[in-house]
Amino acid sequence: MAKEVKLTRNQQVVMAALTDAGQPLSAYQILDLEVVRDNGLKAPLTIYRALEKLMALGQVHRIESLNAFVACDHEPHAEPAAFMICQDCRCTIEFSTTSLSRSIARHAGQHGFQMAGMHLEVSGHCEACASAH
Amino acid sequence: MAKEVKLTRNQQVVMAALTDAGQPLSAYQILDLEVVRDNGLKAPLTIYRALEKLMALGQVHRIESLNAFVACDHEPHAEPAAFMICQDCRCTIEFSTTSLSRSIARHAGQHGFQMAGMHLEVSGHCEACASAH
DNA sequence: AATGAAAGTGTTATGATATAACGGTAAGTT
DNA sequence: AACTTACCGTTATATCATAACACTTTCATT
Ligand SMILES: [Zn+2]
Ligand SMILES: [Zn+2]
Ligand SMILES: [Zn+2]
Ligand SMILES: [Zn+2]
Repeated sequence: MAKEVKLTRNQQVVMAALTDAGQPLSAYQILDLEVVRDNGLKAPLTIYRALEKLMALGQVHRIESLNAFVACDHEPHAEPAAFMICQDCRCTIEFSTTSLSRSIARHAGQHGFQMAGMHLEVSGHCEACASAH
Repeated sequence: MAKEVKLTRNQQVVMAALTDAGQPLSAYQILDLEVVRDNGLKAPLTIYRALEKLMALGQVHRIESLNAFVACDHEPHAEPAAFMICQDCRCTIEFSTTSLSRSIARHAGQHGFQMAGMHLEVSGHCEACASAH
């Protein structure tokens, strides 16, 4: 959100769908939403192209371990995002990695590796699911 | 390696293929190897079943961002593995996360999240590729 | 306003990754 | 032997993602 770049209609539709869902959706799950189909998006590629742009803008992140996409719930961030993913309810919590990514970059440097980006996905149980046994 | 569980023939073949490759391979890349086909493995599911077992044993890890699998090059580890992945030559470096995963678990706990595991994949440039401009 | 470059789109087809369902086999336990 | 568990082969199918092509929209420059 909050980035002032004019999105095309397709991009707006996909962005709205993800924001509205409040959880990760696969490209095909997005495609199957009524609100998406009713707006004329009916081919996978249409969805993927919108997602590609939205990810480039940082408004959407890809969750590798789910092959899914989620709306960013932070302001545009320079630091890479990271996620906690509940194995029970599939909810995700985005958290930022200001100090963490610095420490990882340093660690990588010790192996002669020049860090450009990272994906961190923590799996486990969210507060609600953990307390429900 | 180094874990004394008796592997089946299929599992041995897949494990050997990955160890020999020394880099991540997709299930279908494994399937296409002569040494694999010559041993009678000829269906994707055969590969996936062997991989599933090898991952459960911790002898193989999945690289989410590549949809690929790689032989573990550490002794069996309790801490989750993490990887640096070169964007140029696709080589991977496994590193362990003893202190890091503790710090991440603590961070997760502050969000009420109970960490069970994690995937950390750092992208960038390995020493060889970085020095070659 | 005309021109031209860059980005976006629709459509069709295809490629790449992963699992379901079934019945059968091998090996260990009692 | 009877039972259990893991494993296997085969076929079909589900799921995720991109290639190729022709066309349109957008917008800065002239
Ligand atoms: Zn974000
Ligand atoms: Zn949950
Ligand atoms: Zn390992
Ligand atoms: Zn490299």
